[in-house]
Amino acid sequence: MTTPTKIASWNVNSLNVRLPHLQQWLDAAAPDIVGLQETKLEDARFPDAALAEAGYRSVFAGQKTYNGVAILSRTPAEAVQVGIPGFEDEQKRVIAATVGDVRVVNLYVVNGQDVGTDKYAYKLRWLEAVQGWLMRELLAHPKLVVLGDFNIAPDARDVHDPAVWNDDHILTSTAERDALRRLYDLGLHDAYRLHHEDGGVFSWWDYRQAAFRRDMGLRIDLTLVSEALRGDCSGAGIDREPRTWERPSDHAPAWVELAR
DNA sequence: ATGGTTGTAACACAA
Repeated sequence: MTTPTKIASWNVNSLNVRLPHLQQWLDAAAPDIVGLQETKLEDARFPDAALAEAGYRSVFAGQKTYNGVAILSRTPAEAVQVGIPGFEDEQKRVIAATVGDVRVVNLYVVNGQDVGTDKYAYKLRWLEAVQGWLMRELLAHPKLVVLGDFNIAPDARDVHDPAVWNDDHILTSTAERDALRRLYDLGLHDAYRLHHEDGGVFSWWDYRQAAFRRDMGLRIDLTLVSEALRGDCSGAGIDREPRTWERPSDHAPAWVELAR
């Protein structure tokens, strides 16, 4: 009997502001691997020493003000890849690394602002590039975990109000969901859905309109596991608690467990 | 439907 490997994803919306929350949550949840998004820190300012004190090594790719991703792990991360190979992008949205026998791809998917905008077009182009890359990545690394802030709610169960969050709305539009489906078609499975058929469980709540208090959320923070890992995936969930803390991120951490 | 809030930074922009 071995302890499962716990792998989590959390959009912290500024690691500078949220470091105390991250430390508290690492202590309580004891994940083995964590993908962070929206660190909003240049690499020189990344708090790797503080995280080492908590027992985690860090690899990271950041920039000032926007974006920024990192992978924390208890054991060393190897073969670190920043960005999507062959896709020019100034925005730091992607970091991948091998931890133990698992390849971890951490994505901060483009938000897209509104359907029909330039940013929406960039989101769809970006997702197409991710799809091509993951197809190749799976050949090299069959044991693949793709996690992150996907900025796409997979289906109507993953939104508080499907009438508002419909086929024409950002984060739920047909083209965005089609792009996500093409990742599923590579043999990647939404780990949460492997264990839960229920709806109404969310990972993100807008800061506005008291959305968290009213549980007006979306499930947009996902962990996809490859076919080779599907049978090992023993559980998945979302920790709502950090969203109740003072001055929280607008996202809650999502996690999966892999029997190793 | 528009505006609501947060973070960074700088009085706008992205989410």
